[in-house]
Amino acid sequence: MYVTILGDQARKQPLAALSLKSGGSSETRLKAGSYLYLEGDAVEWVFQIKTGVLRLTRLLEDGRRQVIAFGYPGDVVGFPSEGLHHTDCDVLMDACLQPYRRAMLESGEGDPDLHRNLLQAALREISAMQDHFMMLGRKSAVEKVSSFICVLADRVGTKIDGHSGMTLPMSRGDIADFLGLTTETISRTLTQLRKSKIIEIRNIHTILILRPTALRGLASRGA
Amino acid sequence: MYVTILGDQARKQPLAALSLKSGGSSETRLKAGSYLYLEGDAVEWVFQIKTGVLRLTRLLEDGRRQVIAFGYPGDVVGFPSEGLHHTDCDVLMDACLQPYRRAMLESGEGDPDLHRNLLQAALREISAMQDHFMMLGRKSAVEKVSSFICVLADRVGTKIDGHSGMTLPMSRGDIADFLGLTTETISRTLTQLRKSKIIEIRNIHTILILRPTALRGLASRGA
DNA sequence: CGGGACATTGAGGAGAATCAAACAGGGTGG
DNA sequence: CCACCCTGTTTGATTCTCCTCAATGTCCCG
Repeated sequence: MYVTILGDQARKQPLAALSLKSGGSSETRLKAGSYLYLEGDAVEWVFQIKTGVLRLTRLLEDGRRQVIAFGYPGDVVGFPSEGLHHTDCDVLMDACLQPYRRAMLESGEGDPDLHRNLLQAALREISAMQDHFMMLGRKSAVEKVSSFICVLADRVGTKIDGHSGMTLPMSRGDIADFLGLTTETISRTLTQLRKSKIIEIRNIHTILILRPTALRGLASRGA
Repeated sequence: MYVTILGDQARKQPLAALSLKSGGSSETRLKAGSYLYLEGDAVEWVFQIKTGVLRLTRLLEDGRRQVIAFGYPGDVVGFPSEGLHHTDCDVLMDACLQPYRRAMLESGEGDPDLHRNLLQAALREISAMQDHFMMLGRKSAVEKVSSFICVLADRVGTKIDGHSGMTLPMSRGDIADFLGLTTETISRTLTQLRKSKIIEIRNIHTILILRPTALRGLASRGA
């Protein structure tokens, strides 16, 4: 999942289409805290997330970290480049994954539909990443955090007490490393949104959107 | 072209492999300043760059701009998402492109080799973009600019007076919008590198690397 | 109940943005 | 051929956003 501009319908549809040929059999279940793969691993499978949340990260030698993406149901993770994984991937919330052999993506022999669907997922990934460039390169802290909440609400939001709300399985540090900020800035920005009565922080991992329009304004136009 | 960490051999190889089935016939020639496609256009072709330099950009309503990538020989541009282009693409240096029907990427009927090569190009794109996230989200101005010069030298550098050098077909503003900085910061950083005798700015569009090791140090470890 | 990890808050500082002014340098027209 | 202009670049002064460092607070789990 990337923080794209609002109204990204594309990413909502893949699950149904892709799950066609899953066969229902060999799904993978993973506990929170476990790793799916590490940078440098040879790619044998790509996975579509059925339930749960994953985290894709890249590390610099000096410890700086970038969260590349959060993986939510419908997302496909594990695309190879030169046959290798280029991120680490671990589990934030217990997950159920549908594995597909790497060959299904790369050649698709035997199942053209599945092949096409995996390819489309890769192409959507490119487009979503392009949007995220704008986020990282050109948006302020308020815009980043507001966008993040909006997108999360659109993708996995539920109604809570009449408001759109969501649970955040990731830490403030994860959000910071995803948006190119620091833990403290995430915290301060959330506090600021809370004090403006735009959001409610029910508990550390639960956020409600009280004023959606105001939040969307901040997401695209800033403070 | 993205600013990846050094030693990204992957992106150097595609030209030869991909050009296999070009047929030598229908190449596209474009003058500097012309547009290849705009955001929202339907995708009919994807292009591999044979010569020249392209610029891929995305715009925000308020005018903020992000340069998504610079397209150099070997790169493939125009990957569709939901059948549409999601960036603008124009020409910085007169270019010669090899067009491939979108269907060659998406289904590949009739030419499995070409299909696979285009797909691999898309997968390399994903990996390169992931690296660029680190750049945008976590690196300082000096690191960004130094990395940019290093990568450019690796990909399109030539020997000039015994030093590795290159010409920059893009403006300072383009570089700024690519790295998530401002024109002024690019200029200041280049001046700083020049005064440290790490680079020489022969003219506005020509840079020589005087101390490659120092530059690489700045690229990965900062000032 | 106590400990540890994570989150919040605060004070101060650094880095890059912004605003503004001088400076090329290439192209055009006189 | 030269003066001029326009655009893009460099440089300077100042501001502001976000980071850093530090302290306090909170929640979860044993």
